[in-house]
Amino acid sequence: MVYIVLNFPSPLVGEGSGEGGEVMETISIGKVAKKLGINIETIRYYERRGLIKAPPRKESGYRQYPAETVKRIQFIRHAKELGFSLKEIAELLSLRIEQGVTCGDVRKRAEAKIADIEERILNLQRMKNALSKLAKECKGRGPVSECPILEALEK
Amino acid sequence: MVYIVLNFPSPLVGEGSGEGGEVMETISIGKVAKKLGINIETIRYYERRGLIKAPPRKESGYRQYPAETVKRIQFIRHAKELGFSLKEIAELLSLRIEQGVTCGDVRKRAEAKIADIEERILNLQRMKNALSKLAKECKGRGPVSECPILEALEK
DNA sequence: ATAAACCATGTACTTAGGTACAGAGTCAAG
DNA sequence: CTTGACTCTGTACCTAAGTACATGGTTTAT
Repeated sequence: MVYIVLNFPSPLVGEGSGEGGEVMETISIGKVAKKLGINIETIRYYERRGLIKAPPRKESGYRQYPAETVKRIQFIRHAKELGFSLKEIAELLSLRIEQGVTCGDVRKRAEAKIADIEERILNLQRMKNALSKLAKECKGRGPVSECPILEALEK
Repeated sequence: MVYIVLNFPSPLVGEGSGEGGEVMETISIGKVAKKLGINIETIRYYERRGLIKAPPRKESGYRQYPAETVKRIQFIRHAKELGFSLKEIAELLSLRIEQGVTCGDVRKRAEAKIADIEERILNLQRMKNALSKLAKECKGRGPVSECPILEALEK
């Protein structure tokens, strides 16, 4: 396959070795993957899903990621670990002023997310307390025969 | 199909209308599902996965759930909402003294879970702070053009 | 200049966590 | 005593979130 060849000097740097005259520091998809400990395919998947915008390419067609996008991918991963779905993460990432989005709307959505997160924190704290109690009881030799965390999240 | 018929009076009550002489209050799978707002199939799925033990049956083969199991299912659902996987939830539910499990082991596992949860709480708090800041900036009319939550979870 | 290592696209496969029937037996209300 | 609502087992299907090739161009280190 032949890739479209840009007929003007690319503003990308790439190659890591930071010589002078750079416009934007970028790294290859493989480097991003290694740096974040994820698969190359996952990064391309996020692009397909629209979670990150398509990065600029080299003349060869190779993706070259600017630092901003790398940070964005890292955010996605961390949020994922926290239990957010990709859909929720997309919502979080869209919380900013853009064309056709009012400030009030952003604030409203942010506040809804905050309430949601507070709820989760509360429940995690309940879970933590239940586990602490369990660990303590266990130290005290009491017979912990029932399932003691069941009460943790009762609302 | 013919189900195994128990040839002794069942100790179950069922049917909801609490007459005297009950040994264990139990409810049908449909009632459990409605009560918890989940599908019947999900409950059976949890049974197949070993997250809940197979409940006693009526002579007809119908499952009859004791309150304890209902609580357990509810716990699973809440923990799921918090972002725990079914595997993690199984681990949480197994945190108790049983045959062949030492108290020290349970304590160790509980403490590991606690550390894990604390980490999550911290990250959620970071996310919340970032969102609060975003909402505040938005109130103040500042141009929130960049993506301001990216910094939220940087470690 | 050539092999080893990368990367591109496209398509298929996987795993987790359910959901949705089909076909058949059971229960409860009129 | 029948009809509609439940439940059973088993199997197939579904969505989310990746993962794994196959095939073919690109880069780089020797």
